[in-house]
Amino acid sequence: MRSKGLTKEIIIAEAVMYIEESGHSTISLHELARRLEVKTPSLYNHIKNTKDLQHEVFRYAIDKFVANQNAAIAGRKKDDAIRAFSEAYYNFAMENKGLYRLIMSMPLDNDDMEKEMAVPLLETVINLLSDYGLHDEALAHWQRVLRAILHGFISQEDLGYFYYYKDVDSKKSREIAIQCFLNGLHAELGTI
Amino acid sequence: MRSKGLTKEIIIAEAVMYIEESGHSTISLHELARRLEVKTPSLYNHIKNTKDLQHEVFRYAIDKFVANQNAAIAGRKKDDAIRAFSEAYYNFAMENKGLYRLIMSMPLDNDDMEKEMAVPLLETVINLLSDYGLHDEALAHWQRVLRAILHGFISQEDLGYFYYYKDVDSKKSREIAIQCFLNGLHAELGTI
DNA sequence: TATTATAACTAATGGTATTAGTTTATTAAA
DNA sequence: TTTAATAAACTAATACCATTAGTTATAATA
Repeated sequence: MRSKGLTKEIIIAEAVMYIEESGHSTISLHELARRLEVKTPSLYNHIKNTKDLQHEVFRYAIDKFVANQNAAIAGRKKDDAIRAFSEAYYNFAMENKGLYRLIMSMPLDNDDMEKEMAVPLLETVINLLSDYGLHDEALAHWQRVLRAILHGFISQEDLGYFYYYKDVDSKKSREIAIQCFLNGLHAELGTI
Repeated sequence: MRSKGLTKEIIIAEAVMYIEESGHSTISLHELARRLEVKTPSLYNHIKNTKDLQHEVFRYAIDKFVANQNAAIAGRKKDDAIRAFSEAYYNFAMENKGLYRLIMSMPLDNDDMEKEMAVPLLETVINLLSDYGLHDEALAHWQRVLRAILHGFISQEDLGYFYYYKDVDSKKSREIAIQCFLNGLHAELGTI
């Protein structure tokens, strides 16, 4: 019973499709096999294990996220770029919950390959801040601050921690945070 | 074969012990039963299901976190209190990874009881900012900003996103972020 | 044409949550 | 004191989940 024409690419594409549609960050091999109309163990002819599959979807998610960010900041500089970036970042996370959750649930501890894959995601912010002519250490700090704010907001909202003042506009909260960040960054520049 | 003296409290205590020791945010009923020297289904005489157990551990985690925060800000006001709070928040998350991860992986969407349980966690920050005499809407915004920064930093560091500039002190990054927040807050007060 | 590699399969193991039904000791009632 | 009810353990079973071992059929190659 050879060859229904299954390939690693088809498996990844189906997993991505499920994750994008459902908002879940994972898919079981059982469910994946069902959709592809094969038996679960057949998938192992193409992938090593679930971790392997997760890596492939992670790669896809990073690519899509980075492309989205680059499009958002094209032709922009400094504060304008940061504001556009922040908005794009938030919108991507909300419109691609599964992919964003996957990215933010991948611990890069052990695996050097995972770290490699995540680099472009860090570079977008570093690139963004390099317009300001900060020295290396300041760049490292402020890049962390921006990432923390952006992810922190999404994480809290996603978890449901914004229900408490649910009538208060969450977009305005984010704008306040970004303005706060920009003011801090400008103050930092004044000290150089 | 009645009564090895198992109670809901003992089960919760064992789950908490495992979560605190391992750093994982969950424990399987299988593992829990093994530790308590009973068979897995026996646990159902005391708990409803895993969600029920998770709620109980969540309640414990919130209590411990809030108590830690209150101790940290006792006798402090304004900026001093915010700095002490931020440091305590970070230290708690690092020293209680399992409990912190549990708190930050509990989606409060559907369940009103979960929302209730999480309220004290929001109130600590609101309480902290109430020293400044902000009006309600500003309080709601700035409370979100502080939460986002605090959690965002921990989340990014925990995930491994700080390896990129691993020689740059992460404590200094956090201090910059908090100073940035305080400056923003003071600027807000200037506009009232 | 015979061989080999591959891509599917079945069967099995072990971990996970959960439910149904059984046993038994203790507690409460008769 | 005997009896009945209850509660806390149990076994057995179902249903997912990942993974491995071993089987089979077919397509490509020697």
